[in-house]
Amino acid sequence: MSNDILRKDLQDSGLRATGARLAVLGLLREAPSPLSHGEIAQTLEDSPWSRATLYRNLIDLEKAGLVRRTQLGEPVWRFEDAAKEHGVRSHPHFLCSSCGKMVCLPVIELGVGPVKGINRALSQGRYEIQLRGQCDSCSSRGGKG
Amino acid sequence: MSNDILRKDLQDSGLRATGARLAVLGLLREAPSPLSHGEIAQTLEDSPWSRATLYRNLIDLEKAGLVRRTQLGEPVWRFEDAAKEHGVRSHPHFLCSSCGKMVCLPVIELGVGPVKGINRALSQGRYEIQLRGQCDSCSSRGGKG
DNA sequence: TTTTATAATGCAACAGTGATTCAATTGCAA
DNA sequence: TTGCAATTGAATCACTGTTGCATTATAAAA
Repeated sequence: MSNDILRKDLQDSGLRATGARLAVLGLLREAPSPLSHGEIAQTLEDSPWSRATLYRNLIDLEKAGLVRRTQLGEPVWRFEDAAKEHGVRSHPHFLCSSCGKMVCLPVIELGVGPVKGINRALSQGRYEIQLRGQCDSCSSRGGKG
Repeated sequence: MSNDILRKDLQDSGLRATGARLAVLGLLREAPSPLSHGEIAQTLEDSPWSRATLYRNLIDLEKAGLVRRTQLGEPVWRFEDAAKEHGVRSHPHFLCSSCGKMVCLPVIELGVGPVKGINRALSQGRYEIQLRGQCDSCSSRGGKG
């Protein structure tokens, strides 16, 4: 990705084309999958930019529409009675991204074919399924979906 | 749930039956879905036990096999180029619970029937699908699956 | 090229969750 | 009842995310 293209895209979006932004946007454009702030900071650890700057640049890029930001799940551990028929792995859960409410779902058979690097988990069914979105009451009250 | 049963189950598992453990285990046995440490601490905020004690009790209960512990997601935000064909919602991801590696999966049609409270998201397809388990290299190196 | 307004940066600090250390206290078995 | 190991609270640290403020750099105007 040419620096000139990155620079133009930044300026077209109303952002100044600073070194940190060129680096961060260039990195995300070359990445095969979404990156976390920590991974980006580690990749650029020899660069002159602080973690705070990289973090703010990611937020700036998101506000400018150049980057998408998602949290895959929720950042806390959950505990449940081990005797419950209803192990976390035994059926999928829907998690509301707004209020954190958790809803149990009926069992779903996925049938995902082989995928390089995770065939063991897939073939043995050793994984949890989680759906994430807004529950009805949160989407009624508005807010981003 | 009788306190005597809780007490016996704790002691059978090799744990002392302290007030905090009776309260935490009783709470989890009555809960309809998994609870987070924060939710438990909030429910018991008028109790004499500190957050650290409740937290350690949850870990103790898990080690004793009385409780199951899962993190439904990951504690970081991820960013990706907005221009990527490949929005986080456009296809499912597999997330390794050990090393954090993310793998993109082929599109899956779920066909979940109506579920009370989340019908809007389900019918409109407004949700992300995430699978969570151990990738092949992590399960080769051992460790809990 | 120089100037200038202001956007961007680094440093420092705070919040929330998770985790641990250590001295004081408690449970419970002898 | 006693004694010791298990448990507890307070404090503290790590990590991610976030913000305030003084300084610096960008990009446009002169």
